[in-house]
Amino acid sequence: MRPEMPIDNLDDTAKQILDAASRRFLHYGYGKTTMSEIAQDCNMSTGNLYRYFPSKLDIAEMFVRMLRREQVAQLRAVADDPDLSPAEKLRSFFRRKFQLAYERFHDKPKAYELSSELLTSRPKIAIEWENAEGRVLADILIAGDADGSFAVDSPLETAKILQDAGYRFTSPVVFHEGEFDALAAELDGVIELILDGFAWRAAKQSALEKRKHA
Amino acid sequence: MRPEMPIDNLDDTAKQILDAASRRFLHYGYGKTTMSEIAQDCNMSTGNLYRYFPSKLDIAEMFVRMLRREQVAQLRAVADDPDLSPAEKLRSFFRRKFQLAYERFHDKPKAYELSSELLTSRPKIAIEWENAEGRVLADILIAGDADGSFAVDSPLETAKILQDAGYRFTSPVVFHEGEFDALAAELDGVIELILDGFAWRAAKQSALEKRKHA
DNA sequence: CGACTGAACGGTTTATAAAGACGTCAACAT
DNA sequence: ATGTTGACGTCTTTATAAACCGTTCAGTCG
Repeated sequence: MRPEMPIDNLDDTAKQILDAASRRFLHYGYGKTTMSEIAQDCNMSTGNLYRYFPSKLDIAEMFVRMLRREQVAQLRAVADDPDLSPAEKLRSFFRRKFQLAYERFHDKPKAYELSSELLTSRPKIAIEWENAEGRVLADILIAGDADGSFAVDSPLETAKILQDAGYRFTSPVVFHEGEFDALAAELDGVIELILDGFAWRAAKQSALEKRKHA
Repeated sequence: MRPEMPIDNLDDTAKQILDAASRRFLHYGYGKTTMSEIAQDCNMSTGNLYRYFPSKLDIAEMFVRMLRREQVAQLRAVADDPDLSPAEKLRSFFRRKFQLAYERFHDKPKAYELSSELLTSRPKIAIEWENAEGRVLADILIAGDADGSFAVDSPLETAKILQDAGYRFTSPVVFHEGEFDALAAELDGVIELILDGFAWRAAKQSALEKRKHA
């Protein structure tokens, strides 16, 4: 297996390993599952695991990558939904992202723990994911710019700014109590303010263009 | 000493204890300073410390409260600066807050560690501080509403929303590298967007009032 | 020769015992 | 009566040894 980790050109044996490992990761956590347990589940020796994955952490990375890809796909579905206006897409994007973060933390604590451990060992992956989400967000912004509801100079930079503004609702630090509803309301407040900001910019720009035409 | 912890009606002896403890906390950290060390610094017995503070953690709380009060005072100074427009106050508020968070984390790691330990043991204090900052922020919003540059229905709720939007720049999770400048630029981007949002709301409201007058 | 094994190695976690720290209190001092 | 002490109980932290785990690789099997 090469370090680039192509995500789905997997040997059958590799899939079997990934599957067995995933089950144990989710049930017992990363730290509590051992390579020999994974090997036993697959009826093979520990040494053979290393013919398919360079290390235990790489198995976890592959697994978390799959989870994450599913989440980005959900966000992409929002961005591509033809029934939604750009403003509605922005709202839905962040609500969905918030909900995903909350569920991951609340309903699948082991999956959350797994992500954390992976990201402390391999911080670059977090950036990679942020960028992937940023590209989806940028596409929403581009759509909004095209139909005149937003005015966006640099979609990628603006996307980063929006990600910053929504950071609190994706970071799990806050999920201590049953604060879901209160937080969701605050998230809506942030989004409305941002949408008003875009509205202002769009109005300014259209005024400028009118002047040009005159 | 009563549990309410009045913040500055301190006995001379209590001040001496607080001072000695603070020095050790800052230099060695909370965990590595012992009650008997503090007592020795004050030429007294450990038992006597408990006549002035109910516990070691309460000494730390008092100390961190002082640090924090100083920070809130700095933010209050921004809000009260007569030379700044409301929009400039908002910018300065968040820039100052960001800078304070960064300095605390970067230049005084032990003070940061102390805050963390205190807040995990006494989470309510974090809320108390958020509210204190929120009141300062609300005053800026009220000033902006008064002079027509913002339009703010509920200053305290809106302040909470702004605090959420700025969360990333106050949370120390992000300060890993020399990202200060990049983050500061992103913070400016968030603030500009928010200010545009307020501008839009102010414009809408003033249009509404013109219609009423007509 | 390619697929696989499992014992062996170095580093880390766990289990257990010793040491230490927080907080109390009966006694002392002034 | 007020202010202080310092040894003591209980719980936590540290130190040390044993067990374990991730990883490697010489060697087996087909």
